[in-house]
Amino acid sequence: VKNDNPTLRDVAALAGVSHQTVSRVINGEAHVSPETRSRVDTAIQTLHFRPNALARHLARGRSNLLAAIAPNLVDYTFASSQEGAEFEARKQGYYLVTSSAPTINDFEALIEQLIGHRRVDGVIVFNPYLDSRHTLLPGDIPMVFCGGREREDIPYCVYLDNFSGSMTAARHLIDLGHTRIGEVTGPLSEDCAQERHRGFEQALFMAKIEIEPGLTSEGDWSATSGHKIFQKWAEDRQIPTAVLVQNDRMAVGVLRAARDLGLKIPEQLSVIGFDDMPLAAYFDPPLTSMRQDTFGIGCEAARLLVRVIEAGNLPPQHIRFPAELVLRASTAPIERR
Amino acid sequence: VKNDNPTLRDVAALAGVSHQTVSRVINGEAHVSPETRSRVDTAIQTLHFRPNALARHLARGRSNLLAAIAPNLVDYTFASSQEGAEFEARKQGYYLVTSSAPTINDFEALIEQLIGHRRVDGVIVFNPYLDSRHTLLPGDIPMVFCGGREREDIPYCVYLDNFSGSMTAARHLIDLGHTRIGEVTGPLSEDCAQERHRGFEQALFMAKIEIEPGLTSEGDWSATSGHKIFQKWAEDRQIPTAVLVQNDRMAVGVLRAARDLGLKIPEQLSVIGFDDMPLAAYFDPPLTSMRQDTFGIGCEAARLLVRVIEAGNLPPQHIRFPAELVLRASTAPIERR
DNA sequence: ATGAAAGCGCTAACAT
DNA sequence: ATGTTAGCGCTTTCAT
Repeated sequence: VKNDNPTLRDVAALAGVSHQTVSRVINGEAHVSPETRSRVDTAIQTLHFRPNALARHLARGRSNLLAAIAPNLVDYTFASSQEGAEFEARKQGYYLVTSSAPTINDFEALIEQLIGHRRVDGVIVFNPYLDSRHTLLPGDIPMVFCGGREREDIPYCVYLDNFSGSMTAARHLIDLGHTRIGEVTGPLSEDCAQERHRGFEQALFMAKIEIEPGLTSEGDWSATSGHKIFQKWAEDRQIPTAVLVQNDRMAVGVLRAARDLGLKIPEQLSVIGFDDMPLAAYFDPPLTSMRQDTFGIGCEAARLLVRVIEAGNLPPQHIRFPAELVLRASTAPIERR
Repeated sequence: VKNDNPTLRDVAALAGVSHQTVSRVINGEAHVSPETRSRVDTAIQTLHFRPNALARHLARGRSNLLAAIAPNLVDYTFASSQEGAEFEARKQGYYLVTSSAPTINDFEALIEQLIGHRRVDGVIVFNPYLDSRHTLLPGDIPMVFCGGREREDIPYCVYLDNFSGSMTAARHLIDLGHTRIGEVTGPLSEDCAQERHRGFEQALFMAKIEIEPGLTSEGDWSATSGHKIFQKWAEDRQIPTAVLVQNDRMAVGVLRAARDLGLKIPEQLSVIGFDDMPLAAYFDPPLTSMRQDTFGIGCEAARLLVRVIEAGNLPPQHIRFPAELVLRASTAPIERR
């Protein structure tokens, strides 16, 4: 008894044609007569035949699998980019293998497994860090890099324009009349934090506002770190009238620390975050923030990767995404005293 | 010129053995003499040989790929479960294909692609909904179900004990002296919301507290829905002294609505959420909630799935995870007036 | 302990 | 328009 899944040859036998003709039919190739085609189609239906992807992949030398490697899956920005990448990949007939690689060692092991063994046709690398882990990739494997700035050294990348985004954020505070402006950065070992910092500097420089030493501090993206930094500023009796915080989680920490100190927001302190995470509107007060289209970034990355894979020789592409100011209640014009 | 990746045969030629022997070596089989083994190993090193996963998969009839299908990737609970599943899968030599399927149609299409075409060896299905999409799976494909309650009809499942968790939450409010207790549920078309509701009812029943009609309302998990529901209660002049909210996002909405109405929390209103999402401690006030080990659930699901795949005939397994009360400042004893 | 032969289920190249 | 013949790079079975 044949209990297994039907193969091309079973279909061919039933339809009374060669297995090659069946192959032509399932691949929608020309040069098959309508009658033959329909006979084959019928056979496919009756046998519930579905081509075995593994065999197809081996024969074609391609797996139709993409990998998306990010430090983790739970940060909203990564999750949403991966969702975008998966969405687009599937549209194009590919599937997405998720791969969390917090450390560079994990990354290396993953690359070895996914690419060394030819499991995937290409990779999307989300690398917020400054390390150049992408250089661990064999040069000939299709790769799209998602980072925090333009990378001249990488042929294909999709990135958020953190520099301009941060300038916009800083300028918003400046436009509100603030001149004592603090900054809570992410780890400066990350591109994204550096870029946002550069944008901040640039905006203040252009407005001829001095950066107050002691009012730029480095956090770790966690709410707790934002909280601690603001407390420290208060202890040092250095309280700005506005703060640009490089992500919303830390901004929430700042909000809380400020309120614990009895500061009224936004009357006595304006706070602007970054990322516009889903609950930004639900903090107290609702958080002004910089929105980024993380889902779109993921989509573009996947679309580009598929083009790289299928085109063979695509000219370099650098796709930039802007960040957009979302006004809420945590920022306001400075009060005259 | 041979520019391609080396194959088993290249290694064999270099080592002066048959390709079969090389196969034995890379698979760590016995019956290979130490000298031969080391000769082969050397050849592997010099050629940088890595077995082609596709070929291996075809020959073995297995892909070493698992699929994790969830409604989406961005909800923290799903993301973190997937991260757990991926972590465990990789430990076991498998890779994880992520697959978002918000609707049952997406789900069906995905199943057809992933399973019909033998792309994956098994699937983890996260189904919070009441629909029985898992029945769309061919019966013989290894499947682990992650849901909101024990499922007698499914051989392998991992679930959060929402019923008991919700009872615990309700009892916490009761223990604080509350008797007018409201409830904001998720969509009752979801298992998880139903179970949490049952737990709520049960706790109140056991404490001989009547459920006030009009104080149990159905939201959609969004902060906005929690906000609206509480406003509605206020308009109807029906304000409880405590609310059990079935997830933290809606709880945040309730918090905000209550504060907008001038209610002091927790003095005038106790609020308990569910899920203990990362920022729960950073709301105002910090949110008391029920923690669940979503990462662990994902791990267990993957581990179980691999066992199902490899054991061939595993007896049914139902793995239960408890929810745990995390006390913060949004709940307090009722005030005497 | 090692090798030869066959085959996994498909696609590709060539013939007719 | 269709069929024939070879692979893709492994594993498996069976000899030796």
